[in-house]
Amino acid sequence: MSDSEKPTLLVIDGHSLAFRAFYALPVDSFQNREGQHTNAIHGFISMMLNLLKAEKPTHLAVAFDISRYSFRTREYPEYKGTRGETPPEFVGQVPLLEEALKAMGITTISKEDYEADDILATLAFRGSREGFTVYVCSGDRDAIQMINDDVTLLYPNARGVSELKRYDRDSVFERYGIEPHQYPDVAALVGETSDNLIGIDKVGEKTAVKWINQYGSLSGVLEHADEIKGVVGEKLREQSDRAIRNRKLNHLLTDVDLPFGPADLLRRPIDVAAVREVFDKLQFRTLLERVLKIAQEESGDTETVEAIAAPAGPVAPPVRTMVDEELAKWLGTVSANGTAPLAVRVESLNGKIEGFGISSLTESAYVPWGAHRPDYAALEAWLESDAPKYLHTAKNQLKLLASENIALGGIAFDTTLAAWLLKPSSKGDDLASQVYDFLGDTLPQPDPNQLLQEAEALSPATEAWYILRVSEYLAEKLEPGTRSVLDDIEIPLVPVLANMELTGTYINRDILGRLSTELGESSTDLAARAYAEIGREVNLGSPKQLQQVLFEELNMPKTRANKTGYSTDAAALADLQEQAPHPFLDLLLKHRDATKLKQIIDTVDKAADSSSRVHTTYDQTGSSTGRISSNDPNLQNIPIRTEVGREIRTAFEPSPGFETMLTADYSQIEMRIMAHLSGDEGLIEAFHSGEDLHRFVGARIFHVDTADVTPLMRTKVKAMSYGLAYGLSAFGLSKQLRIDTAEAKQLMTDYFERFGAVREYLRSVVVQAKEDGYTTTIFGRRRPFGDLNSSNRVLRENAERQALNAPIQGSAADILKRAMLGVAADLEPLNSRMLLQVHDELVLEVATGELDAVSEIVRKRMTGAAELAVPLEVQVGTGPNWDAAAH
DNA sequence: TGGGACACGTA
DNA sequence: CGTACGTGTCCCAC
Repeated sequence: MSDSEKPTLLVIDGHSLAFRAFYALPVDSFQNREGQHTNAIHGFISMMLNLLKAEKPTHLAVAFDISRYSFRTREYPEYKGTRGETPPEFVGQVPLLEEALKAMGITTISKEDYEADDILATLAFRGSREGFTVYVCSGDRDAIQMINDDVTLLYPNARGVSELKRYDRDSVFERYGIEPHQYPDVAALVGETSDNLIGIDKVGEKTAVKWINQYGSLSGVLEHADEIKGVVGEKLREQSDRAIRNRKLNHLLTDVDLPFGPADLLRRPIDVAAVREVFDKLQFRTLLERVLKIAQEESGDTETVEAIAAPAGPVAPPVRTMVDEELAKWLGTVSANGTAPLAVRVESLNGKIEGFGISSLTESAYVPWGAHRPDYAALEAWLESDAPKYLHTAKNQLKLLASENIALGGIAFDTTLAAWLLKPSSKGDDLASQVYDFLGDTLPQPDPNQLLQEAEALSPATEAWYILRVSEYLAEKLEPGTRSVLDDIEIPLVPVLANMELTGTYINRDILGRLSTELGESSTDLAARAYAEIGREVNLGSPKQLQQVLFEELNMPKTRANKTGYSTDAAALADLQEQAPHPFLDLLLKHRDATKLKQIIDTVDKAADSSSRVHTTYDQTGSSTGRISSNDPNLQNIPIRTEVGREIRTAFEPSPGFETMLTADYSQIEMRIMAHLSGDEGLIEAFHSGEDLHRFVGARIFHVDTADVTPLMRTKVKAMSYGLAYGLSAFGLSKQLRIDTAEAKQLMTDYFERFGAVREYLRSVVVQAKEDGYTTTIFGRRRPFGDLNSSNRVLRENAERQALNAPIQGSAADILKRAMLGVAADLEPLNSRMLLQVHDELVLEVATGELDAVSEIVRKRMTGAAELAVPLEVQVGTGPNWDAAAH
């Protein structure tokens, strides 16, 4: 039989190759929509497809280990003992890989008590005898022993699995200077670190190869051990039992009783439908195409394969363009009671509405909205009605409609918010990404660099249809708790936030202009004086240049290291000022302060519209905890801590015609939530006592009367209390309070002595999160965590702190959101309005004559936003500007 | 022009 | 070796 007629058998060590792939490909870049990691599966299948193409095996099998225990570990428990914990991100991928292989018609084999390599060796041995050309693919060097004239080893190189090195008899000889069957003898002498097999001391590869060549085999070497001179000879004689043990363990069995022989491994046809299902789940698009191509080539039946491979999903209905009466009539039918919900997509260009797409699952309509629109009363009425509408990024759509004086009503679903609630670490993503991620369809994307678009843009009507389908997918995924957060909090909040953004906040630009000028002059002056101190001009805004000045020219002691050298942040400069006082440091800090404030002022000022109103944009999906963020400009980080900083807030005034500003903030909401969630009796009592919290806690911890709590005691207690919710360590506490770690530790011990339930609670949050994979707020908002069981300590401990904080910060966010809904509802008949939300604070402007009513509304709605084991306390203040109102 | 790193403002 | 954010600047890579 000539070689070309011989059948070809390919056997692969599934575990070792998948593991190589796992480390070769970035784990974060390969995840499906469920968050399942897929990098090892992807790498493995990609490698295997390459092999199928290159070697064209007629027979194929993949062997897997069942566990890390085998007859070898029973014989020698330390075997492979140095291997660390298998990363959890890898573990879950193996069953999915097996599933994918099964769909591809590939036999997988594993056997209790044996390693995959024994299975490989058995198959290679039998294949060689039964007339096969055999390829063994394994990442284990012991596989070298299988090589003979019929058996070739494919071994992954350091770069992962994309390239496999071929080892046959010749290349083994070239590389090691021995025959393949002698390799285990060499390895037994040298040892194998990765298997935790220690070899003979002082014996490396060169020595071992020399001996084996001289005496033929390990037993030959041991027989002649007496003849070997020097220290190595001595070691060999002393430690020969090691070599004997190693040789026993690295011998691969060639007689394992298997359910399949080589001839049984004839490749079966690819089950195209099954492959599509598995690969869809894994979201492997290119790999799917590669497999399908192979399936077509092998079956020669292109049509059937394509038909089965085509996405089985529904097809978008044709788009009908409608206006006037036809539109009115259609809307009447399609939005009647009992019919399916409709999705709406507003088409816009440069902030102006161009048209609407409206879709049920079976019909799609496009409504142009140009200069010519004789009769859209029915459309407008429907948009403003409570008729349920599904949208993508409802807030933006609502704002677009507001520009045409249409008040969108009936928001029933928002795919952006729903997707974010399921995966709050991501943004909700644009529609095309959602369609791709959740449905697997690729929408034509306009290329902003292309003047003439290649792909015709999708009709808004079809986009609307996709919104419905994405909604169906997401609605399915939302468990009841998350669904209630969506329905009862996030969706109702959409119009509230939209109104706050549209309203904007009036700012007194004269004040900002004056402050900016003052700070500009001040920073110029400070810079000049700083230059004088060091005898030259530097860019004070460049950390790099500052490092040069401080650590090279002024030879100051090194501060905390960062990626680019040593830190020059405020804390580091304060330390330097203590250790090596220099007037430059103080001037630099003051200059930073002045330029930072000026920067904030100028940013706010530039954002003002022609009526001196600043319209921030709230990002409802901006955080992982449930908070909203503010941007363009960010009005949630306007300074308050310093005198000059606060002056900025004096520029935030009531709009012309309004009476006063009103601020309302929760006092210690996070500590109250901790008291509630932990059920700690001491903490609950503190909040019922009416005493200042930190004073109360301080008295308990330091065993003094509340009256005798000193300011220093109170500061320490306050830092401790606040730090709790962030997972603060004794080290961090000591650093913040500038006390030694022993004292910080003692403080924590004393704290938990009196408020033990708090510690218990914080612990239980992490334990529960590890078990469930997510945390939950009081109102059912979930935050998933992937790293809580990570083998990487830094990742794991970061995740633990985040998990411990999430229910607290998240519940606080929920509570203020609920309060906003209540306030917005009650303000409906009034003219006063909500302007800003700053995590635990609301800022409103009060219309003339409404102060008492508004104060009452805000107080009632905020304190009543949640029923906790402790009262929610709200501080309400009023004044001619934001700063004054805060007192 | 884009993006990482740094610094710093808020709760 | 404390959670959650956004923005401006510098500076280097493309």
